[in-house]
Amino acid sequence: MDKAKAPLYERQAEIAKAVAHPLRVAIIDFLRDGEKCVCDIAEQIGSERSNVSRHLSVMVGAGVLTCRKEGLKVFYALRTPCIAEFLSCVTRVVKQQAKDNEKLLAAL
Amino acid sequence: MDKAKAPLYERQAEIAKAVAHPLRVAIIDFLRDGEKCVCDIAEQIGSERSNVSRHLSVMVGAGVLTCRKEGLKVFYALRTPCIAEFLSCVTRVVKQQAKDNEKLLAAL
DNA sequence: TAACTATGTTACAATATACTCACATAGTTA
DNA sequence: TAACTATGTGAGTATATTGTAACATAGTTA
Repeated sequence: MDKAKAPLYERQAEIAKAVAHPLRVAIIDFLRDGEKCVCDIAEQIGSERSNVSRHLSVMVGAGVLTCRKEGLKVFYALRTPCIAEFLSCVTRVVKQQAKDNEKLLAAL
Repeated sequence: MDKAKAPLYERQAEIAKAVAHPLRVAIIDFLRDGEKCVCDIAEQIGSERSNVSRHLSVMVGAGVLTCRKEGLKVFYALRTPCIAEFLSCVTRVVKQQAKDNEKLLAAL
């Protein structure tokens, strides 16, 4: 492997990993329209707050989200619009797969 | 969580997970310029063939890669250009982070 | 057929991840 | 200060993932 690129690959994998969980994808999708506090996110996602909190901190650690404290609440937001864009790319892959499956079915 | 979207989130997470490993990112990057056989991939990546083989089958399973047998060799390729595009999005996130870090340093 | 090559698979140990529950902390309000 | 709210953290269990080494398979060639 290209030694120079190794750190980049590590970093890319880290970011992909931070997104690679259904709850986290749901959270990112929910954050598309702006920052939200943990309690709102937990309610939307329908999971334990402590669990959501941990998923959030993983994503902050990977640099996918940012957080901001205000009074009792902590608001989380997408760090850059690229994150949402990146999910759109994944969606396109899913669509492509669905299309391929249709073709396969049609050929039966 | 929006029940209707749950399967989509699962699927998206599955794809992200299939990419969420340094070796796999490296493989995808290597496949940008066309299909390659396992031995070439293993050599490029610098890892055991059996290990590479498993990473490849994970990605095929997730629908990220396709494979084609020809004689003794098996050639793997990106299933859609979206995959590479998706990695480009991740790269953009990494760049954004680097930029933010620079700003932080400059402010010290 | 026998030896060879490229690939895939199995079993195992090591490690990492997810979830829950209970508790800790920080800020708010009465 | 006491009770309350939103959030984070630690311990423990359950599960998943990784890498390696040994073995199995499929196709090739002598």
